[in-house]
Amino acid sequence: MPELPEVETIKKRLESLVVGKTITQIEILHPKSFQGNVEQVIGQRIVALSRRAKLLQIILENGYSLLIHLKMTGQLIYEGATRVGGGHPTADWVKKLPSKHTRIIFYFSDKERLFFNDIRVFGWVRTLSPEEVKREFSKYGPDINDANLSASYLIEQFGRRSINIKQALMMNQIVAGVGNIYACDALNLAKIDPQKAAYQLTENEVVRLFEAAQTVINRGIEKGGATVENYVHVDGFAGQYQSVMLVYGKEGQACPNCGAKIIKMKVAGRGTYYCMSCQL
DNA sequence: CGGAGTGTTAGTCG
DNA sequence: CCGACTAACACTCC
Repeated sequence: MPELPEVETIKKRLESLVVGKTITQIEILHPKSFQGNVEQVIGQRIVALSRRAKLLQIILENGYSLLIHLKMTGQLIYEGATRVGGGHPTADWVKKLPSKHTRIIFYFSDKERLFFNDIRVFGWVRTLSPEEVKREFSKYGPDINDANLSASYLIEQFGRRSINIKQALMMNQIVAGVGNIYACDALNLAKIDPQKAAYQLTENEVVRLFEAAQTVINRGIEKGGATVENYVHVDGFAGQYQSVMLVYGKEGQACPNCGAKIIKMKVAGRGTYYCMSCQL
């Protein structure tokens, strides 16, 4: 269930394995997971991998792209000389593949395979022309770790929203890549109450939140993403952001900032961990 | 066993 | 345009 750092990690891991290889076949086990035209992909060499927001882009020689969104439970598992996995951590990472959650299998000319697994089937793989990719990306605000993103943009965006700041921070149309884990941690690091209306943040608070969000996202990328839930221990599979997590999943534990007990509550329908004593 | 909860987001309706 | 609510779906946990 990846956010930006997890997708970035998958991108980096897969890059050295698939760039330069030719896709010889695609086996679609679950039609809903694949939206596009297989003809645009078969026989094409992969020239590059890219990431925008939480989307992974596989760029093909003919200019078309495979765009992949893992949503909550998607996984990409590459099986070559070794197995490399990323995405929602389950036993599928180490089980025999295909598993019952395998929706799509990509075959390469060297007989190696890439499995797209997805338990809840929210995720998808699409084939898109360069124009369609552009249109898709234009629906998103700048990535949270985009070097060109400025605090003034966020001050302007948050300033005209009456929704709570946590929800605003997770809106990909405003700024892309921040999901529930990193939103909780960023708000704790910036000492801001997740329930506060976005427009009520002072400029200083927006700057603080912006910097905090970049800090936790970059930390996530450095740690290879987070691996929580049904973590299956296999070398190289799991990111380690959870070892430096601030508040996510830590109900009842001490706030890393002030030591008070971390509270769990619902904010806009999502589980939210925060510290009532220092996040104001 | 029933119901809630899950690292996401699109669509609908007011 | 904005925001609240719901659905898409499978599985685990209490």
